[in-house]
Amino acid sequence: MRAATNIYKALSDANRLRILMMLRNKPLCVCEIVEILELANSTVSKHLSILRNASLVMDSKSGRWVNYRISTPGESPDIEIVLAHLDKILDRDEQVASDNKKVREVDRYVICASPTLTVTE
Amino acid sequence: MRAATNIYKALSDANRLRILMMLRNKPLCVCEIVEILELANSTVSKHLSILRNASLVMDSKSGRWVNYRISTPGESPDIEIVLAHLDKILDRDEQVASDNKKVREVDRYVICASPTLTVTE
DNA sequence: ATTACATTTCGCCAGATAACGAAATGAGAA
DNA sequence: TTCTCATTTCGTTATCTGGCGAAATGTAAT
Repeated sequence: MRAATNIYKALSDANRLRILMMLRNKPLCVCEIVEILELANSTVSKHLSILRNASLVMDSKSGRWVNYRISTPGESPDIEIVLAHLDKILDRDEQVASDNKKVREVDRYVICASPTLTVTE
Repeated sequence: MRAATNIYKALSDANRLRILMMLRNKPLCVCEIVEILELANSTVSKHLSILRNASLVMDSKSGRWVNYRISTPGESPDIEIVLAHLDKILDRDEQVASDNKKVREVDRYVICASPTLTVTE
């Protein structure tokens, strides 16, 4: 029962749904999500830990960055049905469309200043 | 987006999940749900209004009683996918099993004292 | 070693939520 | 009408949640 409510609690915040839908495009690091949601990084980090705790997303380190991605069906028994529902319910959501556009445009090498990984310089 | 979070907020409370699973057996009146959840009727009424607000359940009057039931797919575009997920995630939940047992045993004519409808007397 | 910086953790505050009992509502019984 | 009683609404309280900034953490650059 706790596991069930945990998942729905994780899904019951608009910013967390935005994060999930953003991650459907591609993995993102925290600073990219911060840029798009326009929230404090401590707030975004908290949201991500809630999503991770519900096994909806996974994280992996890459230099100083932490990349977040949607869990695979093997990692989360719920992810497929949850994403299917989100796709259906947020099909024509303007906020999601706008976020997706920004995800495509955002460039972590511009937003964040990690020198080591600034391949473009 | 609001509609989406509303549904997940409705699902993010253990007592509301218990109510939904109980209603999968058959429609129930408020006093029957109160009996099984062991909460104040004002609390149960509030939970039911949240579920109704999310279009997950519907109510109809019957004498002094108000019967609640799971919405049909026509009434809620989300109900089928939600129930499928709940069935999966709460498959072996002991609380749900215990509640289902009580739902089968509970008798509104014993719990509530509505004289008009006390057919058994 | 020291600095730089992405991320997380901590402490705090404002608003939301779940619980209760009491009062209000509404429909049938007397 | 007046009473009864299932249900809802109201008012209150304790707890949870989401937000922020500051401090802590960890890793890479200098």
